[in-house]
Amino acid sequence: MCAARIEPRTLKGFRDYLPETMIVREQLIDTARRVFRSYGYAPIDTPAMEYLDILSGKGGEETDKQLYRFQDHGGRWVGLRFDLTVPLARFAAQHIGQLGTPLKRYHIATVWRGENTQRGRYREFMQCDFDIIGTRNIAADIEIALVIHDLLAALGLSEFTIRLNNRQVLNGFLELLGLADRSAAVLRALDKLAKVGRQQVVAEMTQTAGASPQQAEQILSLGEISGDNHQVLAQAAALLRENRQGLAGIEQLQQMILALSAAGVPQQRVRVDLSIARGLDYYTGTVYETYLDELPGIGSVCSGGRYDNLAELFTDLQLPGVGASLGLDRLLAAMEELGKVQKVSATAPVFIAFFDSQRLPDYLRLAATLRAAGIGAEVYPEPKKLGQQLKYADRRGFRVALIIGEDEFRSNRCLIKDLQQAVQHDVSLDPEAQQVIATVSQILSSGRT
RNA sequence: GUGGCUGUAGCUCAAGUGGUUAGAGCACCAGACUGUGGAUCUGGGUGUUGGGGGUUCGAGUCCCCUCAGCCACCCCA
Repeated sequence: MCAARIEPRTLKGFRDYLPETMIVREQLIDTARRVFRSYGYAPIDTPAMEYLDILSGKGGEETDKQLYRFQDHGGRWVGLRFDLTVPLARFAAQHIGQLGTPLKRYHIATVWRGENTQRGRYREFMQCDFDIIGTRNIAADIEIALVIHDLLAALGLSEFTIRLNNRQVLNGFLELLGLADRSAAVLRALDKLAKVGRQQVVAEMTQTAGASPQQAEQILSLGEISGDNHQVLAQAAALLRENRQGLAGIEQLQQMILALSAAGVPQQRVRVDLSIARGLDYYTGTVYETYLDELPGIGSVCSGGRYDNLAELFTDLQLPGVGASLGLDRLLAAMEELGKVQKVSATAPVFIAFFDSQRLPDYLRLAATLRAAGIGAEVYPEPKKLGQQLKYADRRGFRVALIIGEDEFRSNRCLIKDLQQAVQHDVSLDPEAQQVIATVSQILSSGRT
């Protein structure tokens, strides 16, 4: 009587998250939230699915290809959100009157992209976006960089580099070269400089982007400028001659560099890189990319930029903005590879053995008392042998185990076992469990892992 | 989306040119141990060899399709 089984499986690029992974993920999310809120950002959420015309045509041709699209049951063309920025544009156009500007929001949610998978590249993944809407002031651009910095630092990463550029520098230079109309293709080629080298960039610029060999060389002479940040900017300024747009971009980068350093961001973590452009079409000013120094191959873990007219397709209101997006799943993959995630599968620190089968109510009451005192506690769900229960507690990474059997109940005592130090305390057990709470708290605060 | 590599137990890997009943370590489960975890000992294989089809007397092994993972391109978090 064996019915045909359906093979359990998941779609390409879509994954299950086991507790071990999920605990770490939630920790990352908690940390991100804390940093966002510390700068005054407020959370929002938007639907996973939107009308297709809201989503399509906003990020360029390639993003349209990767957009999940289909007809819903009512025959409407809809799509799953590709990022959180386009939904933000729609959101802002719709609600900015109510919310007022500047609007500082964060948005932690899943997005979907139908592209080929690879390590750190999934079809369903989570982004943590933070943006400031409603101001053109460079202070906002600076703050975004500060948030990126604090975010990664708070996640325990110290070896990273925030790479900065400004689309105005690039656009100004292309204007100077008479290539303004081909900027998208040219910049896409330039963006690959670090990865494929100058020869291939020149090839792509001349063959597919429509630039002359001389123009390609000139663009590279800008993108290849090296040295410390101030030297890079000075040389770029020279190349830009009198171009107003380009010089405005340089000026903005200059201000950012100075402000970031004044705000305490270590010099080596910020690098002006005039070759980064970013593929998304909607950027107009500052662009950010953040690489882990130990794992550059995994790509940028936090990127973004300024977009001064993103909402123009939805409203006549001028809604300039700047923001960035932390790729939570990519970062997690990277941290795993770097061995920076500690594996824990217990979420509560205290384990209460279900020892005396007649005393379940007492165990439950003790657990409730501990929780009321802010200490997470788990009662084992069956009165198994003590050795097995302790083995479970040990494997799951509990910090302390409480053992109370018949003898202890009779004498109102409780054995508190420190599972890491392998020491056992014998304390009195009163209805408020004061001794127990005190001892457990002491153990918990002593040996933070 | 294009091209390539890979796919055996929860994990890491075995199984000469196709040949009986697919093995090992670790992990896991049970017991030794109805009151004390990491140790030891004993017992247990937990698998439709990713899935489907084909060739063959016989397929983990060869062929085709498919699914998934990885790598490069593309793009990007």
